[in-house]
Amino acid sequence: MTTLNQAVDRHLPASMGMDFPEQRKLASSTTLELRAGQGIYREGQRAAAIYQVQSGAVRVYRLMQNGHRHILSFYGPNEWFGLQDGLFHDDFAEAICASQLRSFSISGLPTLPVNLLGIALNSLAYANSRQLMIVRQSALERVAVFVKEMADRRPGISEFELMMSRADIADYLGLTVESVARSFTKLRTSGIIRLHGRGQRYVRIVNPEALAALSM
Amino acid sequence: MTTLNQAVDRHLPASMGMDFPEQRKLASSTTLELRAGQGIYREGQRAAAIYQVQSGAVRVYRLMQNGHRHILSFYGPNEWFGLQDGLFHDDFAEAICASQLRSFSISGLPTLPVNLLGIALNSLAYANSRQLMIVRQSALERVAVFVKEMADRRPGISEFELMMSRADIADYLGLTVESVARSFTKLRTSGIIRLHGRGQRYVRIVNPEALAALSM
DNA sequence: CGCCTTCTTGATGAGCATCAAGATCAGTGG
DNA sequence: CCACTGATCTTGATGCTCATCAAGAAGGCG
Repeated sequence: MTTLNQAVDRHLPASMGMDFPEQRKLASSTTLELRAGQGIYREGQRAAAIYQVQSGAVRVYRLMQNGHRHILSFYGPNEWFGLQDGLFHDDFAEAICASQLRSFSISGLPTLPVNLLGIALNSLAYANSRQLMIVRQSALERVAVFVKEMADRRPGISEFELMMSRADIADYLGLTVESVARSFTKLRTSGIIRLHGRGQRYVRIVNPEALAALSM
Repeated sequence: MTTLNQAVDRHLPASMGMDFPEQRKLASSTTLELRAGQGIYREGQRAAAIYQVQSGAVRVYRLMQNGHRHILSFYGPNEWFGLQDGLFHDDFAEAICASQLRSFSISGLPTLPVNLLGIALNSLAYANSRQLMIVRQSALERVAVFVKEMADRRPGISEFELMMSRADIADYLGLTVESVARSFTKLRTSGIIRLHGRGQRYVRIVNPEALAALSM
């Protein structure tokens, strides 16, 4: 963990760099209120709880030896995260925007209202799918997959706001910010989506069929 | 599953194309003897058991819509595989070489001699690590990781045989056969490994430090 | 020996990273 | 109200890495 903190400093705004609350003994269920960018847990910390998003959004990532950040997953309302192999976290979790979480102490296991194995297997299937996508899809296809993934979380709503920056998306898809921007532009100019609002973060899906075809 | 069989035919020798035994009701523990290339389960089949390798080696892969094969993992002696989210397999498992497996019926759950959650979390951590590697490591680094991974399974033995073909390795690392061959050559000419034997599948690690440095 | 499979090597090109600069916008303070 | 600042996003130019295409080399097996 010698190089870790340097890498962390590169990714966290200075004002938030050490903004990970010490994991303390939790009651079997606790509600957490988080500001944008606030840390939930970090690498090396003892894994003592699992979390469910109530509102807002969370990113979970790992840092590579070279300091590169790779986002493993984004989590939205009702989704679970934080379940860990071994005693200590090997990844980081942060709120992307103002969020509410519910945390469940693992030691309260018998009373947990969830099927841990189910969560784990679900995460595993998802991680495997992402492997396929990242390895063999083009930049444009990956961005299409991402947009579709975000859209599918809001069934029936054709326009929505992306909570995450282009940099987050890039680190999630294994691309650079520039490639992500170019792919968004390509989706826009080919009439598949429309973009507007602060930082072009509002997406309207104009041609869902074409989007689905790309993200296959 | 319309395009699936075409894709399968592309990857399985014709003589083995349909060589997946129907999954039948298993006693709580059964030993399986498999020839090289023989299927263990396939996509769409009901997931009814988990498996432990006794001897030999297994590859587990998924097929993409475009027919591309991506190998999610290789399994060696004592390792577990086949645990599945949902009722049906979404991947394929095959013996790479003559192998012995032990299969455990899932319905015999209370008597299972293993911690399913542990296996699932372990697989999840592994899948996540592979995501990082595949996204941001160069071809040479990925092959170095692979060689080190294989070597680490045989502690204390500096020379070993790779059970899998270059094509398997390519589909595992997200590269082409040619790129894998070139990377092996580079490792050889830079004095990190030595290769010989049938199909250059015998590997001797000459410079473990350099290998480790590459596969970081 | 000839055929097939697997592995290697070479030449070329496509796609994305990288480097650089401009555009847009929110926030800040005169 | 407007200029200034910093963050985020976009666009352009260039080069590197790896995929692709093509062909040769090295076994294994009839």
